[in-house]
Amino acid sequence: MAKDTKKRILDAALDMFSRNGYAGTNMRELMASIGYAKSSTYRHFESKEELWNALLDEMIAYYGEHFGSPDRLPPAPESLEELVAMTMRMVRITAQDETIIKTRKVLTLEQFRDERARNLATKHFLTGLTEMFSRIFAGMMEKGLLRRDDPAMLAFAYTAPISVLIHLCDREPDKTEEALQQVEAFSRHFVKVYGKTGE
Amino acid sequence: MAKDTKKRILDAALDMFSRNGYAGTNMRELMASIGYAKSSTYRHFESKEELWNALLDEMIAYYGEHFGSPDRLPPAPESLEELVAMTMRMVRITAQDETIIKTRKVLTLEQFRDERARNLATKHFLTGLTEMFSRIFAGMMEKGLLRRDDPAMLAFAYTAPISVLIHLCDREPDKTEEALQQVEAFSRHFVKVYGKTGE
DNA sequence: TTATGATGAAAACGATCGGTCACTTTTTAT
DNA sequence: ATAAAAAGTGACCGATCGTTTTCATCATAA
Repeated sequence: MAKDTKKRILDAALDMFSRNGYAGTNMRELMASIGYAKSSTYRHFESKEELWNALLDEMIAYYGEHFGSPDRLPPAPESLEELVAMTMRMVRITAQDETIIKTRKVLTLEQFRDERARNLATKHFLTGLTEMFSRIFAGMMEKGLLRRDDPAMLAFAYTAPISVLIHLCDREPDKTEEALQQVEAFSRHFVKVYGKTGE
Repeated sequence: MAKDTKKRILDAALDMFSRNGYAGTNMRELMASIGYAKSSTYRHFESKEELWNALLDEMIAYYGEHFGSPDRLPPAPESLEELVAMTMRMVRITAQDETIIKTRKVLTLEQFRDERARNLATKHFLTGLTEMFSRIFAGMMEKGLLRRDDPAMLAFAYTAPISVLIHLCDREPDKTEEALQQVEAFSRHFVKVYGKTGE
């Protein structure tokens, strides 16, 4: 069916664009990877550029559905140990899920060329995480779990190092396990510095 | 002279590769940007790929000269305020120097394709900064300026957020001033949390 | 069953890519 | 001054790019 093929082409595009970039990808290879002739592309997309835009649409929609709205917040941690656990759960998914990895890599490669990729990259790598943890930390401060401070600053101090380590996983997949351990070590360091152990 | 032209080609390559990536750059445009015919490229470089490798050589050598050796360490801060000032001096340079910006962008774009670019990227974005500040923080702890802790962990917690903000400057140059202010705010937050104000 | 629209592939299109070659101009060395 | 070497250019090469055209195949609906 048409819908299926379209989706398969988009998947192949995400894969190839994330490895070779938009300019470094040619349609023949892309279509061959899913068993089609390159000319068949144009039954589903007007051009390579339109395929790129459709892929971006998909990535933007996916982000909106999964990370976009505040009601998608994970349950607020009830203890410092839970914060570490929740963080590790989230980071493991985001650092090891193939689709999410490819999405980040595409955004990394095309952020300087495409404005929508640039905006989504900033959300993925910075603002999305800090906004999410701002809310979480504000809640934890109210519960007396965290030292009272600017939640946004604490969220930035917490998520930015994690973001750097996720980038490291994308760049050097061999070091993923090592990086995840470093995330956990950093998370524990963070709660040691900012946490309050009961009233 | 030959040396001059070779250098001019390398400069043009850094500029174009940083904007369009290796695959997205064509030799005619590159050479035209410095007033040569594309065929003249091959008087100085065997191929586009060899030009790329020569550019990488240059970037690696530049990094080694400026950030590579421990004796290139800036003078250890004598106070917390000096740490903030020194940080801002360094970050302003690294976030606003055109050549350094272009170098980071090239490494960002080619990190998944080229192993040497990948290794240099990790130095630029993570290990170089943390190693440098590990030494600085160890010195400051001995002087009683910083709370005693693992210098490497503190250096990571300090430099990673700054690295994220530098990436933001590369991605969205319009926000450079804003990002620099955020670096300063974060730096002050850091010394507030980890600093000791005299014995 | 047959008409129809959607889906696929093969061949070919013009454009552009990196690279070569024959030739001229400029620089350098003697 | 002059020979040799280096640097630069325009024309051209084969390969490959994204895309179009033409035609075959398939599912579906009348």
